[in-house]
Amino acid sequence: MADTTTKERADRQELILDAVLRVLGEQGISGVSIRSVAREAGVSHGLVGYHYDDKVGLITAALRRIEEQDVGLVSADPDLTPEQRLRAALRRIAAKEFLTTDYLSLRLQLWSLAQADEEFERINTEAQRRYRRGLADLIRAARPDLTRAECNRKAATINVVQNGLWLTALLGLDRASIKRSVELCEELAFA
Amino acid sequence: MADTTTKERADRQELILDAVLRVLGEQGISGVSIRSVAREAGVSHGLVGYHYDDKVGLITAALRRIEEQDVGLVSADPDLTPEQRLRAALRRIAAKEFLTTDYLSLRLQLWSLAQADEEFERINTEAQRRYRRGLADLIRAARPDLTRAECNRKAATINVVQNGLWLTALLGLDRASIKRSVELCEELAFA
DNA sequence: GGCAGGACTGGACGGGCGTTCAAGAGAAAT
DNA sequence: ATTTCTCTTGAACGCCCGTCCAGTCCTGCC
Repeated sequence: MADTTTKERADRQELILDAVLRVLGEQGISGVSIRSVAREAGVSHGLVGYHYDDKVGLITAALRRIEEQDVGLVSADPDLTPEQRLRAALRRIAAKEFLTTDYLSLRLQLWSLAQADEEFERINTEAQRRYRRGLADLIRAARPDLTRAECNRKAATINVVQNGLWLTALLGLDRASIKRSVELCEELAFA
Repeated sequence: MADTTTKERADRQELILDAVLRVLGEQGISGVSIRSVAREAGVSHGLVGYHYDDKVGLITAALRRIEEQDVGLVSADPDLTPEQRLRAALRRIAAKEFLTTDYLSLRLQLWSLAQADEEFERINTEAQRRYRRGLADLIRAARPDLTRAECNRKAATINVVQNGLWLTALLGLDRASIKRSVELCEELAFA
């Protein structure tokens, strides 16, 4: 029992943030309350108030947590050529782990949240900007013949299709259409 | 004052539904309560309960109301040729009245809502299906050389780009990128 | 052992919520 | 004039919420 306490001690905050994202994805923001999160995480509601200033602080912390995951989407595998890296990044957004309802639903809730609160909007806009920048860099490396402005334009257009892919996937897009959309992204990048 | 009462009497329900959509777009679902809607509409909260069974019934009614608007998006102007009709429909989604933050934010909240509640999901899925069907019909009329299956495929892909266009516009997409995305839709339809 | 301090609990408080309902206002029918 | 009906109000109920805080547990340090 002693090691359980020790192990869980440090993980209590992680447990809470996990619970926030889980409840957010499943029930939307109106299902997220300090008390419901505490119940989901299996801790007292007082502890949530102890670790995070208030409700906004709690959600902000959860947002920053999922943000880290996003950066990985355009991270490059050093073993690949620039072209392979770009293709891998373009295909990664249609990978199994991201096309789950859980993940997409959470994403949608984050976008939705950003519209209702300025602090959340700031976080979201910055994450989006960072992703677009990473994508443009990948294109630039794979297509040295293009100017930076052209790469930025391509990245913006591809980002539109990708966002549409995620959103529409959530609304029930079939696998074949998803595959076609990914191919469209590759065409946009390489043609 | 007598006519005011008479006029407003019949419009009281409209007033309430307008208020729901306004609050939903501005503050998200967590800002929508029977009482906040009543305040926004300038009526007593008891009246909202009188006209609508409960909170879910109220939001459902508001959803059905905005749904009517959507059907108009693929409605055809009889004076145009099939090709012109299709182009008009494709360009309409980037029209000023739809690219406002208010409208897009509301749209996003509807999508978000659909993830959190089954009844809302049903309404949303049907609306989406109806739109895709209308788009496929427009393509079929403009491109008689294509099979119905090909038209459906094209409609699905275009729908992805359009959804992405709306979503990304909300997150701060520049006008030039929007124009490029609309052009992409036209290319997809006609090439 | 004693103690300081961080982690954690659960009760208490005031407030907003959804829902219900008795009461009233006004128009139409009798 | 009285009745009947629909529309409308605001008070009342119990519930869950966010926040605060006194108290408890555990660990590391002297």
